[in-house]
Amino acid sequence: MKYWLIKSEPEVFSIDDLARNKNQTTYWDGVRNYQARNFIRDEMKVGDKVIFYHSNAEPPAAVGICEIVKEAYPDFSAFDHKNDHYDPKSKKDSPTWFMIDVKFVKKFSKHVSIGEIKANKKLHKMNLVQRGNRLSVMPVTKDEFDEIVRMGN
DNA sequence: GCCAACGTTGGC
DNA sequence: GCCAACGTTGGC
Repeated sequence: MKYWLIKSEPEVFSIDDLARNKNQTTYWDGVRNYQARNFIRDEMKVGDKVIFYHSNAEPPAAVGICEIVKEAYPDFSAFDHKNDHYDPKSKKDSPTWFMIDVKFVKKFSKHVSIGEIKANKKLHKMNLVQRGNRLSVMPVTKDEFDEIVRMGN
């Protein structure tokens, strides 16, 4: 089993939105970065655990856990020219972009802010706190995952 | 709202 | 294939 972190702006889609969704599940559309796409397409498996992170929040923070319930399939938002994430390069017979489905698991009782993550030596290597990192989907180690869960409880 | 750090685009 | 210009992300 692998561990991941995904970012979402709470103004756009928060963990509460996920918890309220039908079956507490959503498709994770709109990823338009090749490195993130490769993680989604090639490595994310059903049952993998995922930290849900609020970016552009006050403060930005890890806020809970979800899990992957459906593996990669074509991101249909890329085919819809009315969609903000429309990408004419992605064709239905050879899609460029993929998405997975994630299901709500739990909210942390306490948000784990980026400041706390940066202050924790065990988390220094995380992609999230590396300079200039902008990946919206990134792997985390089991130790990092467990540490953030511990901080959130 | 600013802007650093990226990734992408497109002219050459 | 280089690289300047541009657009985006996301912390602050």
